[in-house]
Amino acid sequence: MEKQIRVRFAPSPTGPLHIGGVRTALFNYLFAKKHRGVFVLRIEDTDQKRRVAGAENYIADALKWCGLQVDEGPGVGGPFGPYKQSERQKIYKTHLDDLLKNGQAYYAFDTPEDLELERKAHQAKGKTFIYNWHNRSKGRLKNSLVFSKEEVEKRLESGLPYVVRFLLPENKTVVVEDSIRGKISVDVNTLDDKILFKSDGMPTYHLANVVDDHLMEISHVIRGEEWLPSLALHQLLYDAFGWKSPKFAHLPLILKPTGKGKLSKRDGDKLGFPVFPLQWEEGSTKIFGYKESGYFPEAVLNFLALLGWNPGTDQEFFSLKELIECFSLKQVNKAGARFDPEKIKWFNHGYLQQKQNTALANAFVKTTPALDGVDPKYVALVIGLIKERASLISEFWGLSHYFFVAPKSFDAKSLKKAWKEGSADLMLDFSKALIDFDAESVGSLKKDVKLWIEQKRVGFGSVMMPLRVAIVGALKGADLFEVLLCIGKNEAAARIKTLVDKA
RNA sequence: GGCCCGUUCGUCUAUCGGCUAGGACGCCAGGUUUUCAUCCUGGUAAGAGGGGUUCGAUUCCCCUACGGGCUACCA
Repeated sequence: MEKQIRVRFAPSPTGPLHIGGVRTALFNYLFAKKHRGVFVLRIEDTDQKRRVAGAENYIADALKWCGLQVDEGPGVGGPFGPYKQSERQKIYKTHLDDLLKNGQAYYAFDTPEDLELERKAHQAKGKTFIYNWHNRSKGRLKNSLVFSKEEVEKRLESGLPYVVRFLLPENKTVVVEDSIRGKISVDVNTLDDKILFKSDGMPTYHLANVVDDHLMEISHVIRGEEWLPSLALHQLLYDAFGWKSPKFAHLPLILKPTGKGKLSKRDGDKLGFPVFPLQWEEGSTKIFGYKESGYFPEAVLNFLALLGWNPGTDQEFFSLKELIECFSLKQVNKAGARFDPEKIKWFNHGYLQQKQNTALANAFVKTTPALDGVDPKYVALVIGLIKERASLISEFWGLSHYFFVAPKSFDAKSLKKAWKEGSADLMLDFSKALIDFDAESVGSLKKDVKLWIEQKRVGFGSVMMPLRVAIVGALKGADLFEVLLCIGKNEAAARIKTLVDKA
């Protein structure tokens, strides 16, 4: 029997999950579900200094909103827990001791200041300081390769802070297969003896990650491209433990819409689109997420899926189920992809059209205080009339306010174009005639209005345009007959009067 | 600086040596409409540069350029 596919999404709770993280989670999820495998959430909180309160819950909430159900993880449980690295300290220590015993790792007593000094000195000479084969036992550095056994023991017993470093093999080239990029080879001599265990008793990412992926029986590590440089190190660690490494796939990064570099958490408010799935509160400032900005999770996921992956066909709209069916790592791109806020909007427009008016009305009312007490059925009716022009729920009010309240002002440009000599009289006449029009349906109303205009012997536009300005406030909006029907004859007459008085 | 990865329309991408280089977003034009949108139709626009390999290279190899990532007792 084929071994079960198990993947993990392993974010660090240093802040809100951002949209790139969501995509990594999505690709992991799709791959797992495609192969009837397991999607694990693991919280990588080995850095206590950078830990941010609320971030862990945020991650869980965000995945939930997206509909990416976690099979194993904190709060969910599973046979390989705990799923928080801070709760697995003992496990790492045990494995670290194995490495130490085998001589594949060593103690180092250099202080951060020592190392900083080395780095500066090297830099001044135009060189880069690397803690590895060429200097690890030369005496300048303070570690168990340099000191005598007694000295090391004395230091350890006296409680002096120390770290444990990985002893890299020399003169070796590591070749690792990446499912997306093919073979990646690295000259180990250019790598450094990475710290595996920090002086605070916590493992670094590299150790924890390798130990956990092995123990949790992860079959495929699908993560961002930023991890590519440490791939060789990780492979070497698997080798050192005598473990078979999982398969690796490094996803291309998501880049800023314009300018240089990868999309970062700060780009959101700077460029005017959300970078977080959900709202995030930082002190007194609230940063809106996709949810609060009126996006649907389906649209976000659909857009994200097509950023760096393609189905090999022209299909653009995919349900999560369809994505699972079509997904393949082979169709993932190598190059970084720029984030396009316009396109995600376009996707949302598409999904918005599919939604039930009542459901949309519900969401609309919730976020719009002005709609308190308005009949939900009426709101749904209005939404049916305007939704095709909207991409986001947050645009609803701007597109529909005139269905609920009379215009407070009249757009000058529209007025200039629509309001001519005689418009006032025409509108007053129309207002009077309106009472007798058949307002049973749009069809009947339209018929009566047309007839009236013909009898008046004026152009259609000379009535409709000023009327629209009176009713809507500008030369835009939904079908006027629909609007008239919705607001009723009395309200229409009142609005006409307001404009005539003003103009 | 060093190491690793990448490079097709402005953007996301298709092409697994035969291309008149296809689709989508955006943009532009036309049509529909009482208006603004939506919608429909059409258009604009690309293989970084230079060497090879080959009958033939966007596709394979090398170099250069450019872009990205990493270079922490962060993940």
